[in-house]
Amino acid sequence: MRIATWNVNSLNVRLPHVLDWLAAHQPDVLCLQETKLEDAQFPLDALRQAGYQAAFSGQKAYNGVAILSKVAATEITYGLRGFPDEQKRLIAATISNIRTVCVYVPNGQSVGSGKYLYKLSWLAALHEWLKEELDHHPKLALLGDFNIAPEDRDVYDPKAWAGNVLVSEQERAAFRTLEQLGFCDSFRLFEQPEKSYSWWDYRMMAFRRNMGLRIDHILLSNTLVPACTGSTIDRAPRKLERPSDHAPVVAELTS
DNA sequence: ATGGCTTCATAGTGAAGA
Repeated sequence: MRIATWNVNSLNVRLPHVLDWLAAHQPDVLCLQETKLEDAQFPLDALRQAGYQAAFSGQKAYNGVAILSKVAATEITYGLRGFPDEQKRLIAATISNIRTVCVYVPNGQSVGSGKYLYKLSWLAALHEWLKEELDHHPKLALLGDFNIAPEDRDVYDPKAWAGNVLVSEQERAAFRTLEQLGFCDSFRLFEQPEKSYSWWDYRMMAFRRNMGLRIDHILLSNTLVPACTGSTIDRAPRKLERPSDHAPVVAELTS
């Protein structure tokens, strides 16, 4: 079984890239973030023709998450119970016996800002929500754009970024707190090339210079970890015309 | 470089992303 996550930065603009990528890689599950469309605009027909079903939760202009899958998803839930939020940032579904959670963690803008505080409280609410979710679904995969680079090796220039949003100690502590619930970062289960990133700024020719951050992750619950046989970042779509600024992250599971 | 691109909402520029 192949599961993947990709922040597409507008599904309207990126639909051709997504369809090409689905055809080439045939993932069983693809989680999308920043779809930036209302549910009425979701391109269900094109995805169905590509062989995928979809569960989605979107809004105009910002945010928006979706889970594409080859087989039907059940028990679809939206958002964080007990954390009312207009912003569409979480959708969960059970697919082939695996609880699949797709998240778009808030960006945080800058350390100490109101959006930063929102990010930290969103992460705290996610932690509480996951605790309960794990009780019901021990086989759980948490995929998405976390907007956190967990360690300095996930940052192209740790000194320049020190203390910045996406790498600050409070954000990294929140990430570790999630891991302590009983999750592993699938990417780090395996030997990886140095300077592996999943996001590059559109500006400054950042991709060509590999000035990136690894902020998109697939976390697997401990009971799922033994099933994981590989995890990679696919940089190829970042090289296309009009790319998303994020690359897809993939994990392979024995079914 | 509180910038640089890109997208969206808009019909000029401005917000937001990371």
